[in-house]
Amino acid sequence: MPQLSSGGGDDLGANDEMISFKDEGDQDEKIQENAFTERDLADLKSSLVNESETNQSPNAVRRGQQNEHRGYQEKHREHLDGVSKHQDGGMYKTAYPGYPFLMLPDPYIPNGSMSPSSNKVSVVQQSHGMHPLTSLLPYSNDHFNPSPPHLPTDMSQKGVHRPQSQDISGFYSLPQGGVGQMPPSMGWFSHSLMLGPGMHSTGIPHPAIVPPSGKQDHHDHYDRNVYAKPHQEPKREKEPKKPVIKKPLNAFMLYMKEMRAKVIAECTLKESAAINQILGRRWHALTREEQAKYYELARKERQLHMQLYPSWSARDNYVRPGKKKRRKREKQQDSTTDPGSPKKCRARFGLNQQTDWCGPCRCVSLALSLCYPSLPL
DNA sequence: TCACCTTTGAAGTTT
DNA sequence: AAACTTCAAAGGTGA
Repeated sequence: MPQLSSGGGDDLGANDEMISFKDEGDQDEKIQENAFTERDLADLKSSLVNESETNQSPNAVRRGQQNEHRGYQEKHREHLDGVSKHQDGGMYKTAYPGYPFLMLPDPYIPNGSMSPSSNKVSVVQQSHGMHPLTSLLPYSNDHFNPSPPHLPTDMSQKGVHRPQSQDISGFYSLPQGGVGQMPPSMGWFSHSLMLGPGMHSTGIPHPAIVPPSGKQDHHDHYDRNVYAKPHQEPKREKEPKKPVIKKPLNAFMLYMKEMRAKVIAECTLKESAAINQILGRRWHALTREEQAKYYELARKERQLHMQLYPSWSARDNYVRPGKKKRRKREKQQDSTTDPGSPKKCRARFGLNQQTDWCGPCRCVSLALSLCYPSLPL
């Protein structure tokens, strides 16, 4: 990505194009230097949205799918056909041949859930001539067979073993219990009895489905602590809760997933807050074409998500509005007197959220300053 | 164990 | 309709 090295030793890259940081010195001048303006970007987003709505109205799709009680196989096949047609002549035909399966990462099959470690591994591996979103597709291209093996076309062939090209247990810790105990060779086949917390009702695993424990980061603990000791969780077995279907990722989230490892490798940062600040700046530094890739991918993510879970709504994962706000407000009440956290530290030193150059506490700015010493403190 | 941090964008809710 | 709020990912940190 050419924008990553803007020259002059400024390895921040996006530092010159911090569009959102309007309070920083010569920002106006820098904005003018940008290849695209916010207005352009807004137009782009608008056009992408319009295209999406023109092609397939989400509401119409949802309604249509809710009304039509077709089998998933048929729907998914149609979707794949549609995507394939859509991609004809488009950049994804060449750049992202396997995209339609973006939300169907087969490595999730062994344990039926998404593990952050899987992402970590895949991201690190992305440098071998794979397409830019390999990090989002933590599985081999073999998994993008034109006749997707995860479609239960051969459901009747129970016991048919798929050659295991690699020992995926090395990449994805196989839990000792539940579906995780199934041999990797059985991973492709979604027998109804194998359905686990990360499995769609159709038998198709989906990273959007997570155990009811909540957030993904907590899900990691769930994997390690709960799955590792299944016999110690009788309550969970007695009361199996409905798996949580997560929101589809937006363009920026997709970008972050892909680029996080790069940033970590470049500056040895691990704090996500700091990484995300950098990624946010780099996101603004992308050209409209580069961003368009992610907007398009995000659009397809949403479409696929809609097809997989037609009755799902973002409201399903929505905490009652105001609840969190009140929690935050309560926490902020003592933020000006009690030092210790980045927020409190910012309050003490009068720093704003964007610049956040704060040294006295171990906040993200400290990590940033270590990584980019050329930036002002 | 879990909320927080931090980012952008989508989608939901409130005004 | 506009403004506001929540949630997606990530992993270290602190309560």
